[in-house]
Amino acid sequence: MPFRDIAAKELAKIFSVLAHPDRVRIIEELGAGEKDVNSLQAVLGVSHSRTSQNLAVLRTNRIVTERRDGRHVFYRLSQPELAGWILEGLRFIEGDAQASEARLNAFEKARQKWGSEAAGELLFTNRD
Amino acid sequence: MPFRDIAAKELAKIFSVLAHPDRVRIIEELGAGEKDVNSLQAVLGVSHSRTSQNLAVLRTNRIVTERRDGRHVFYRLSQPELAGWILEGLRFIEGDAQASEARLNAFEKARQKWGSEAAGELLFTNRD
DNA sequence: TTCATATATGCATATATTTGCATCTGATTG
DNA sequence: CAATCAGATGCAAATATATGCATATATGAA
Repeated sequence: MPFRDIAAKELAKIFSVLAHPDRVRIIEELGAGEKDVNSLQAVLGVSHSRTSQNLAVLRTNRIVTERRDGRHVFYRLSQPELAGWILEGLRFIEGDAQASEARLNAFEKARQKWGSEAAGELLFTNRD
Repeated sequence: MPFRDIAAKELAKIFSVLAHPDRVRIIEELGAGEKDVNSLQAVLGVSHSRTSQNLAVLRTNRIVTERRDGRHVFYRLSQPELAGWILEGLRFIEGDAQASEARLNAFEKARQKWGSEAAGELLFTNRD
């Protein structure tokens, strides 16, 4: 298989791992620092099983790393810049001329809360 | 729906559009400039129907834009920086310590052919 | 009509979501 | 110090839904 196809396949694979709202949220949350499964579940507002299973997908693909402490398992991003990269992706949605006002508003807020507009700033900093 | 969820959902949507090897390849090809369907099909080495269907996905999600000229339809990236952003994503695969040697080789070559390692360089430049 | 491209249909495969159960760990009690 | 209990997490089976792909058919320009 030509190298281009290998690389394209791998990239597509990564994208498919990221192609789930829960997993995007998880990565964004972990961009602010490690969290245990329960906290993540609470923030996402979904079932613990769903949280756990999406974490498993991220874990299997080495997007996150786990650390056990007592009965809690803490997750963190294997590569913290990943969160920043994802955040940058927002601009490709915003660039869409037909993006609705509500959507644009959401992005604006998300950028403010999740991270910074500065290109060089790669980590999410604020909470709310 | 909280703004975070909206943004996460939209991001996940984009990722799912990108989560297909053919579509990644198409975006990479278009990163070098516009191309008509036939050329794309030839480069990808897949059926015309498959090419057309994947272009439809990209078109529907406004990743690409079409221009008709006679009986040929030329596609180009709506937002050329998208190709660069995708290329940047390669490093998250490479960061994976367990990436196989073959894979790493493919990425190395891909980077050389498709674009540059420099962070600021956002477009694919070379052909081969 | 022919060439270039798009779309529709149907089937196979993959992915997501829920429900229920298993396991591990730390705390409590007898 | 067991024996037991509850919390935290993972995993599996069942079902629903989505996606990919080939084949066939349609549009539209030359």
